[in-house]
Amino acid sequence: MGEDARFGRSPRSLLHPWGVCGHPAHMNAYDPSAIEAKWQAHWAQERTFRTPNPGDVDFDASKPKYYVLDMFPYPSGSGLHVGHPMGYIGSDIVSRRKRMEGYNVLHPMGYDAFGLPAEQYAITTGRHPEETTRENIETYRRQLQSIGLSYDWDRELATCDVDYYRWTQWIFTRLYDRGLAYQTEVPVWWCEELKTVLANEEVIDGKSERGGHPCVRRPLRQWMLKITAYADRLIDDLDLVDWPESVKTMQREWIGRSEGAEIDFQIEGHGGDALRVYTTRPDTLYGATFMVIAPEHPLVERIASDEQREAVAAYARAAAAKSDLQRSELAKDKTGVDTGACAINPIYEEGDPRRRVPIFVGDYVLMSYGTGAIMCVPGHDERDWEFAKTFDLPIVAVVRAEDSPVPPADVPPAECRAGEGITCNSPLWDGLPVAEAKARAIDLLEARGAGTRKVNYRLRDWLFSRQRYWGEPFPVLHLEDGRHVRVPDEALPVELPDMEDFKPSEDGSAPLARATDWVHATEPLSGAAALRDTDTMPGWAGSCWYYLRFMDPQCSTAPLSPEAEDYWGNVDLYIGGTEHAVLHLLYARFWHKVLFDEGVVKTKEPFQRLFNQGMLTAFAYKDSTGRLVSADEVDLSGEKPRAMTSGEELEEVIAKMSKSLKNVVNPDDVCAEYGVDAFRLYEMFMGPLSDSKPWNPRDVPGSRRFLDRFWRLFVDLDGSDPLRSGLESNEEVEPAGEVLVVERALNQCLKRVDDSFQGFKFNTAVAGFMEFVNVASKKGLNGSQADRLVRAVAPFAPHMAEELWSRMGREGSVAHAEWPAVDERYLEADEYEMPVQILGKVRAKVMVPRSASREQMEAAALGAVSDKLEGKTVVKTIVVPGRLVNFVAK
RNA sequence: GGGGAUGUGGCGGAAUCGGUAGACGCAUCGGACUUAAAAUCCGAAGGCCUUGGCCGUCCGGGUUCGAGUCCCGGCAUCCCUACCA
Repeated sequence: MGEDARFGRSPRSLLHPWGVCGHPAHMNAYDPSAIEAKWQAHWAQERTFRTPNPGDVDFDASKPKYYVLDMFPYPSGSGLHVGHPMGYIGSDIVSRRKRMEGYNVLHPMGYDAFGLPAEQYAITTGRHPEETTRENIETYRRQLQSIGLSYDWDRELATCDVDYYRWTQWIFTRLYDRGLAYQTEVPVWWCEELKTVLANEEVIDGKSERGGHPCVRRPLRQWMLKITAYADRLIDDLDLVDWPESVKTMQREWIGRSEGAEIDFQIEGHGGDALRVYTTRPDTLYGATFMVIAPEHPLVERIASDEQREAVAAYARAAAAKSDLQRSELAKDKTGVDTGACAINPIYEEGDPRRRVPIFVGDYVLMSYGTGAIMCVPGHDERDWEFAKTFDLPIVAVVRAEDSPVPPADVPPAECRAGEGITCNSPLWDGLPVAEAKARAIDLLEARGAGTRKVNYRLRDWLFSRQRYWGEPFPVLHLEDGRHVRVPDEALPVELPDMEDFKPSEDGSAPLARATDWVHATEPLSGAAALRDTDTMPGWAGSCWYYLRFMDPQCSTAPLSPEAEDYWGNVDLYIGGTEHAVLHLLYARFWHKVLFDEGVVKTKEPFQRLFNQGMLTAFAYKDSTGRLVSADEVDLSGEKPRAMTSGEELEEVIAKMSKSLKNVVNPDDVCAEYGVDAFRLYEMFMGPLSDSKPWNPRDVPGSRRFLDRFWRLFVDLDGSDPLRSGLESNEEVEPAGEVLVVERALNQCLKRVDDSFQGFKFNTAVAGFMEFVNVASKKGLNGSQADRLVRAVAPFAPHMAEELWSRMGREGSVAHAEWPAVDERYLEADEYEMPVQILGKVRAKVMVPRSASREQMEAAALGAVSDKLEGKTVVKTIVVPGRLVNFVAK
């Protein structure tokens, strides 16, 4: 321990006169907090990022448009963590560059503010969701603004604003008018513990997402949206859109279109009763040796034989107690019971013993897909194979591999053969490949009236109602005679009534049902008494069309004006996480297509290009007992992380940032310590935007150090001038000598920055800036170079760029300056270090002119490795112009 | 079980068409400045062996003058999905 121990930590600053008052060491030092506050206030006051709309006096229709949208956040009580702004910073960089390139950039932000978490939070704290939501929005806005994101704040919206959800309701009425919204009795998740109905997405493995309480299915009358009517368009139009292939695949699979046939099997001894099945393999009809129907199938009770009736009923009861998920949990174990009934396979002639097939009830068949009954071809379907093996049922091979002999029909095959092949043991289409046999089989069945071509979808209609308070009320009135009508446009919005007690009811009925004054209404057209619908829309509703409202957020006559829609079109770039790959994006596309049919929009797809940012992870720390240690109680100063309190060495694990892992990092803290620009830069420097990567607090100071060096290029810390001399003028001069070296470095930097936008690899842009600053720190830079550098860095570190721009005496915001162009002439030096290889291995390096001919390159190379070629014969010489020379020598 | 993504130093990552692997940064080490420290600046550094080599981009094959990059086979990790007939 040295002398300084006497001073301790805090009195040390007394030695420095400027340390006493807490000001930076020099007036000229880089002081991010001062700069950032100054420019954020300036942007707000000048409305720098306001985007004029068609019709505004300052709107310039000659400029091309570019619409960059972030997936807006759900304003939770805990505020933003450093993962959220990752995509926002990326989209901000794109927006700022596009603006500098002369585009009218639409870059808005809002809040997905209706929904269950807010309501749940309100219930646990005893406060009204309106109040807590507004508070959370304040926090989010403050945090977003503090990051210097260039949103047009005049367009800010929240889905719970009356002026917004009025139009959500308006769109619902259009769905209603088109017959796309209907009510029906469907089983919904009920959680006894929470006394409430839960949405599918809130139930995981039969337990509530919050609290892990068991849930059961209950039938309830619900609003449904007929998204299945748009299934084909939702698949086909994926071709129009520039999205990651993985997301398109997920959507296609979610919709799950399949082509096949519905086939009727008469039931023996039941007169007209037929069992209708759906199959994608009508070509295997000759191999159908039994049937399985879902336990909920309406025919179950009727067809069961007397001997089997009790067993079948018991099985159906047991299945009802299980959820879909519980049923599939033990994926491989097939269960079922023989109903005792027999069906007639319509492909076999009368008198053929193979005509009669037994009917089983089994829960691997789902009532909710197809017809709830299947024909089973154990020879060519894995699941049927397992069932047949379990119950010792006959198996017939009716498809063979192309190069194998026809298997005998009376000997069960050794293994199941799903997929392609050549049909066999199938008299009416024997020898045809599977695809042709399918078509043939369907034609024959149709001719006989025993079946028909049919397309099925895995996608189900969208369960669109919640028995909850915090959502958009349905603009629907129920009349005394049982009919319902939608509320006319003039009577919109149907405002959510203010309720003291908004908790869900014990019996699962909607909280709005208790707002009796609100519920009792009159039908505007007839004046008849009516009751308001008391369900509310799910959280997804508001996010289905917010991107449209941003185009014209104040419009009071329509969701958006035709003029605004005409100009802005659709979203050019949509950035967000993969978690919305299916639901949100599918629902929004569905609504967009309805609005297209309605004439409200002229584009077929809402989001032209989609980009998914990667997930931000973080280190979490565990002690020897496996207990999690909060990240702010970990001492990282040494080589190994240690607990601050005990000094114990800790294990470091990488995990998603979450409260439960105690590894959440708040952007406010990072910005306060290192500055906003350093925070932005670090987030981009970590790696490609699409990659998942861990937040490493130890790396953040590096970005700040870079900004300090950048600043010092422009500002002399020891002087008092706002700018180093010679940097005010941006006059172009012919570069020579050292200036030429810097000019080349600058153009290489600008090129890298340009290229980094391809694929959102802003990490390489930051590296490019760092390399240039390293060069310029040694060799200096002139006014013209300084000018271009500041403009190029503006999208990345906008506050510092504005400050330097103003110190250079430029008029207006750098945000509206011109994006600096790369001058190709300076991209390459006259000479370069050429590697010389022998047998593909680098053996020497030699300086050659960039423009050297093949002969010159070869001669220079030969000179460099002549000693190493002694005693060897050069068999071949490969010369790659501008690259290298390789001698193949033996 | 199915689908997708990823795999490069101690760490995050770079490498446009197959052409010098490890840019840039972090951490580390050394030096300068300092009474000292911090900060800053300068420099070193993939691994192994005696200068010169050898080995190195998850593993095993292949194509090529030349492979992180292309082809075949395998392993690991992460994400999504779950009997859809």
